[in-house]
Amino acid sequence: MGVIDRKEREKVEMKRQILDAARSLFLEQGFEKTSIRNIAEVIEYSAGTIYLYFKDKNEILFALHVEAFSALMQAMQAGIMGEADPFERLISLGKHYLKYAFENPELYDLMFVMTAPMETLECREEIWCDGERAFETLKFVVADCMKAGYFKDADNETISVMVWSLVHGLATLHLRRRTVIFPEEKRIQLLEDAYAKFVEILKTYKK
Amino acid sequence: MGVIDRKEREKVEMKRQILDAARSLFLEQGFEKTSIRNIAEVIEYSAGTIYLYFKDKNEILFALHVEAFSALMQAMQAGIMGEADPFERLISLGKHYLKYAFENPELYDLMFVMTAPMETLECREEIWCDGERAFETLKFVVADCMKAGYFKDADNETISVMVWSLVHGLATLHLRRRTVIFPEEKRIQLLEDAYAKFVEILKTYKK
DNA sequence: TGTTTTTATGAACACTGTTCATTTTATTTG
DNA sequence: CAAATAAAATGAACAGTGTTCATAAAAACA
Repeated sequence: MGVIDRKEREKVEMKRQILDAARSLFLEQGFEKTSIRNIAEVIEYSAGTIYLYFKDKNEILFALHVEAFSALMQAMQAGIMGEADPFERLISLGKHYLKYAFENPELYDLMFVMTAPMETLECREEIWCDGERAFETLKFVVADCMKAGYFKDADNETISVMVWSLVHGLATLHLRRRTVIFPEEKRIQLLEDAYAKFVEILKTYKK
Repeated sequence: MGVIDRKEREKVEMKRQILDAARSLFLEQGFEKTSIRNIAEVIEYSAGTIYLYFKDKNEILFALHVEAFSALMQAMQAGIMGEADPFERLISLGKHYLKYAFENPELYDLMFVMTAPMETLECREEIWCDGERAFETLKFVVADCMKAGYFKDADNETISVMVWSLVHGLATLHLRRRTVIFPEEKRIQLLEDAYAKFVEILKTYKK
C-alpha cells in the first residue's frame, strides 16, 4: 500500500507547514499574540484543521522547542570543534551560545525564558532532557579545562552553572531590552566586553 | 473645599485596591491569565469601572512596575548598609538582589524579564530610569572596590554588567524553572555555590 | 428641592482557543 | 464504473478575553 505511505508524507508535510507558519508568526509578534486563526490563514486552511495535526496551541510550541534545541546543539558543537586548547574551546562555546541567542531571539526565549505553557504541559520530565544534554556539553568542556589545570579544585557543576548563568544573563538582559539604559551604539560592545572580561578573570583562576 | 480632597483620597484608595488585587492575581496566575473581570470581581466592582482609574491593563502593570523597583532599591540599600569593606558590600549587594528576586518572582519578572506590554507602552524613556538608578548603585559599589585595588584596571561599567548578568542569570534560570534539570534538593545549593565561587574568583583578580 | 457633575454599570464589539456535527474529498470495495 | 466506506476539512458554536460607551445611579452644588 503506497497510499498510506503517501498519506504519512502528507501528514508530515502539513505539520511542517503549520510549524513554519507558527515559527515565523511567533518570531514576528510573539506566542500570546499569535492566534490559531492567524496560523490557519497563512497556510490557507480553516482554524479547525490545525487541531487535526496538533492537540492544541501549546503542542505547536513544544514541537518548535524540540527543533530549537537541536539547532542550539548544532551551534554548540560547531563551537567546540576545531579548538585544540580546552580553555579556548570554552570561550568559543560561550560565544556560539550567545550568537545563537542573538540570532534566534524568540527560539531562545522558548528554550530558556518561557514558562507559561510549559508548566501545564504534562511532559514534565522529557521536555527538559534536551536542555540537560546541552548542559552536559558544557560540563565536558569544563572538565577538560580542569584537567588542564584551570579552576583549581572547584566543583565542575558549580563552575558550569556559573558560566551558564553569566551567558544566559547577558543574553536575556539584551533580548529583553534591559540594555536600553545604555546608549545604543555601546550596547553590543558592552556585552562583548563583559564576556571577554569574565573569561579573562576566569583564566587567571588556576592551580 | 474638603470635598475634592476627600475625592482625591478616595481615588487614590481605589487605585490601591485595584493594584493590590492585580498584584495578588498576577502573582497567583500570571499577567496574561488574569483578566480585568477577575480583578473587578475581587474588588467587587464592574469591569468597566477599572477603566475609570487605569487607561488599560498595561497601565496597571506599569504602576506595579514602579512600586516593584522602589522595593528593590530598598532591598539593595539594605545590602550595602553596614558592610564596611567594599568587596563585602558588593557580595552583600548581590545576595540581597538574589533574595529579592526569589522572594518576589512575579515582580522580578515584571522588572527584568517581561517585554510584551512594556514595548508598546509609549513611556519608552521614563520607564527605565528606575532600572538605571539601580544599576548606578551597583556601579558605585564597584567603584569603591576598584579604589580598594580590586579588578585591576578594568572598566567599571564592564565589571558591573558582568556582575549584573551573573546574578540576573542565576535568578532567571531558577525563576523560569530551568534548574529542574538538577535534583530538587540540590538546586538552591548549586545557585549559592555558583554565586560564592564567582565572587571568590572575582576577589582573586586584583592589582 | 432641582440641577449639575461625578461615578458606576452592563450591554455590545471584535477578538481568543477549542470542539464537533456536518460537508467535502479521497480511497476501497462490489 | 458506481456504491460504500474512510479520511480530511469546514465553519458554526461556546465560553472566554480587553475595551468602549450610552445609560443609570449617586453625590455635590445651587
